[in-house]
Parts: sequence; C-alpha cells; structure tokens
Amino acid sequence: MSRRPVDPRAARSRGIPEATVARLPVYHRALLALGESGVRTVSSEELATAAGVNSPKLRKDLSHLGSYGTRGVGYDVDYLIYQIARELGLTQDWAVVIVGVGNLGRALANYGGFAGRGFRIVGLVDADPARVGEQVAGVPVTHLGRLEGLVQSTRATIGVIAVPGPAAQQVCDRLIAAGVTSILNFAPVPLVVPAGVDVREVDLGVELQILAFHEQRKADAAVPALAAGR
Amino acid sequence: MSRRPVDPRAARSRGIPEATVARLPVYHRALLALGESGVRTVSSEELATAAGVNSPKLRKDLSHLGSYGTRGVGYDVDYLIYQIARELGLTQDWAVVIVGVGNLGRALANYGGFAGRGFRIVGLVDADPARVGEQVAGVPVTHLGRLEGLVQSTRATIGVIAVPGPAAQQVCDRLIAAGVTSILNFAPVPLVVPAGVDVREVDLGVELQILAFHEQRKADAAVPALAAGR
DNA sequence: AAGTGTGAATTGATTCACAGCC
DNA sequence: GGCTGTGAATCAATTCACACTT
Repeated sequence: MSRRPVDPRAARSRGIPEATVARLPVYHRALLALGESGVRTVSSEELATAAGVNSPKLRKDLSHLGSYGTRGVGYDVDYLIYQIARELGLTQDWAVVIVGVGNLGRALANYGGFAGRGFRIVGLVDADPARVGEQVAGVPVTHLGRLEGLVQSTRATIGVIAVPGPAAQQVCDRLIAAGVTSILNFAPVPLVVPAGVDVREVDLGVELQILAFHEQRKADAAVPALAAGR
Repeated sequence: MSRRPVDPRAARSRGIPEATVARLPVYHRALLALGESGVRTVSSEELATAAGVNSPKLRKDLSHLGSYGTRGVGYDVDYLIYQIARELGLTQDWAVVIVGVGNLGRALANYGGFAGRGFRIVGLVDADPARVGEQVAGVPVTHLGRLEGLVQSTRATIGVIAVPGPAAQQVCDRLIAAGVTSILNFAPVPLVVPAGVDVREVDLGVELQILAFHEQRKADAAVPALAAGR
C-alpha cells in the first residue's frame, strides 16, 4: 500500500496528504454556499469558520494545491472552487452503481449532492425480483444477476454497497471483477480487496459507539464519587 | 479543547488515543462474529485480519485498555468482548432520538446494529404532520414541535440528525437545549456546538469525492502521456 | 494594515523489534 | 516455541509564528 512507486511527474498531486484530501470536499461545499450568497472573496479565517476548521490548517491545506490566494486580500471564491474541483476530479463525470435498494440505497439514490457534482448514478441493483423494474430517483432497478453487464455497459468505476453484511464481500468481488476500482461500503464488515482498489467504509454503528464512549466519559466526570465506586 | 484539566482518577480511560477509540467498535464486532462461529481464543494476528488492520496496531490499541491477553496463547474472545464493551460504554443503555424520517431516517431506524448493542431508539421526529403517528421499526413518529418534550421525557442524550441541510443547525440547537450532549450528523453542513457537546459528521458526498480524487489519480497513472498534455 | 504561504516545532499515530511470560 | 505487551524509532498531521506580498 505504501510501496507504490512514486511517479515524479505526478509529484504535486501525489504529495497531497490524505488528511488534506479528506477536507477538500468540505471546503468545496463551503465555498459553493458562500458563492451562492454572493460572496466574491474570502479570507482564510472566514472560510475556515464556514468549514468548521481553524485557519492555519485551512491555509496549510490550500498551500498543497498551489498559491491561489492573494496576500492582504484573501481567496477569489469562484477561482478556488474551480481549483479544488479540478484537484478532486469533480470536473469530470463519474459513473456510480448502487447495489442494494433498501431504505439506505433509496436514501443514497435521492441524495441531492450526487447529481450535478460530477457523480451520475447509472444503475441500481437489488437481489429482490419484486423491486426490479421499479424506478428510484429516475433510475430503474436491475436484478443482481445482471450486475456485471450493468457495470461493463455503463463503464462504472465507483460502486456503492448498501446490502446486508453477509452479502457485502461477494458483491464487492463481483463489482471489482466487472471493472469497479473504488467502493463506498455501508455494510458493517471490513471488505478485502486487491491492491489498486480503494475502499471507504461508512459505518453507522461505529459512529454511535464512538459517541457512546465520549458520553460515558462525560457521565464519569459528572459523578466522580459514583464512578470510582463502580 | 486540549486544555481540559485531566482528572488523575480517569487517567486510564483519558489516555486512550482517539484513533484507538475509533477502532474499538470494529474489534468488538469482529469478536462478536468470531464468538458466534464458536471461536474461544484468538491471536492478535487472527483478530487483526478479521478487523482489517495489522497486528502490531491491534496489540498497541488493546494495550491501552490493559493486559487482557495471555502470552503464548492469545485473547479469550468473550472476555475481550466484555472489556471492549465496557470501555466503549456499551454495557449501559443509551437513549437515542432520530430527527428526520426520510429514507435515511428510516434506514437508521431499521438498522439492526442499534438495538441490542446498547442503543435504544426512543423517538423519531419529523416536521411533516402527515408522518406523525406513523410507526417505523416499532417507534411512533412525533412532530418536530414536541422535540424538547420528547428528549426530556426520555432522557435521551444522543441525537441523530437526518434532516435537510438548511434545517440541521436549528435542530441541533434545539436538541442541545433539551439536554442532548452527543450528535451524529448526516446533514451536509458543519454544525456549531458549545464545548462539551460531541459531534460526528457522516457525509456521503464527502466520501464519494475522496474516492473520486483517488480514482482520478489512477486514471492519470494509467495514461501518463495524455495526463501531461491536459 | 491585512492576510497569505511556509519553514520550524510540536503533537499524535503507526510501525518496529524484542524483552518477558505462558 | 509462540504470542503478548511495550519502549524506541519513524512517519504523518497539526500548530506556531513570522517573512513576504498587496
């Protein structure tokens, strides 16, 4: 994973720290909102506040893309939106297949942020024959048996897994075999994938458990005597 | 944020790094699965594989909880499940209110991992009067106007926000005013909260954009000549 | 005067490698 | 002999503070 040889030509984009990449989408969205309210220029302080980070971090992050600000003035909103979008690959069109048309799959299909931000849902897939033919957010549901054909004919490279845990690895394997190279996984199992395939796990249960940990610490702090006694 | 005075009695739990806390739920789930398949003892190597991490990291993580393994043998599955659950606060019962009963809210309400893992959904809230009275996963939908009363009467401390972006901050403020101290936010806006309140943002759009970034890098690597020319 | 861009310092996380125990 | 637990070393991310530009 870390032994990938670094192509010197790609040095700039290669050099963007992962933590920065994860924040660029947040900056992008904050800038879009600012732009819509008519703001033409922002300081790092203002943008940082809108994005929920501190300003040195924001400046350091943006410095990895290049020098797109003006000293004494700030950043041109539209120009920065474009530069971030280009860096993230949002200026091109990504074909996305969603597997699993339960409540979560429907929520994803209807999520406003996808269409119009470079992501096009080209297929919905479900194992239940009763759902096949149905349309969700204007996209017809295809049967799981036709998964490979759908991925290949649409040239989809991003797959979203919203199926029950036990089915997830198998769906993952089939998506990859058909040509998908990036996967967003909502099933509560860690997927095993070959090198070169990226996976991001989004796990609702994990998030709640992290909150519970902090919640417990607050409770302990509030009643130290009781906590010590337990 | 870092100037919180450290209570020496709480030193052990205080000392658990945030990155470790975020992985404990994953270990917990992997252990539950192993236990269900009849495994009584695991080595750090086996558990690490099941959880999708490497074994030194797993051992370091577990070492923050205490010495719960046996050298030369491994970890007792049931014992470790209990210790992690206790550390995460899963041995007690957390009352959760979900605000927003769209597809995402329904998906969350039906998510199997909540009930039976220490989380109890005590209320569903929606702004649409047509949804009020309806039951989702056995829980009745309450009108947004009764949010405060619901939180107070159920003593809920965890709130899940699954409403459209523009409504999120207001819902957040009301949850906190009513007594919620931990928030899981699915709306695509960074929430502003007072000190002492924990927020975790889960952002579907952000996750896809991170994948797009890596996808673009792969595409660049595959056709270096073209990429250089663009 | 205002505000970016960035080396240097710091803090945090991961990996290494091996001492210690069963 | 096998495997945990952990200091030491490495690597990554964050914060600081200020030189530099408009």
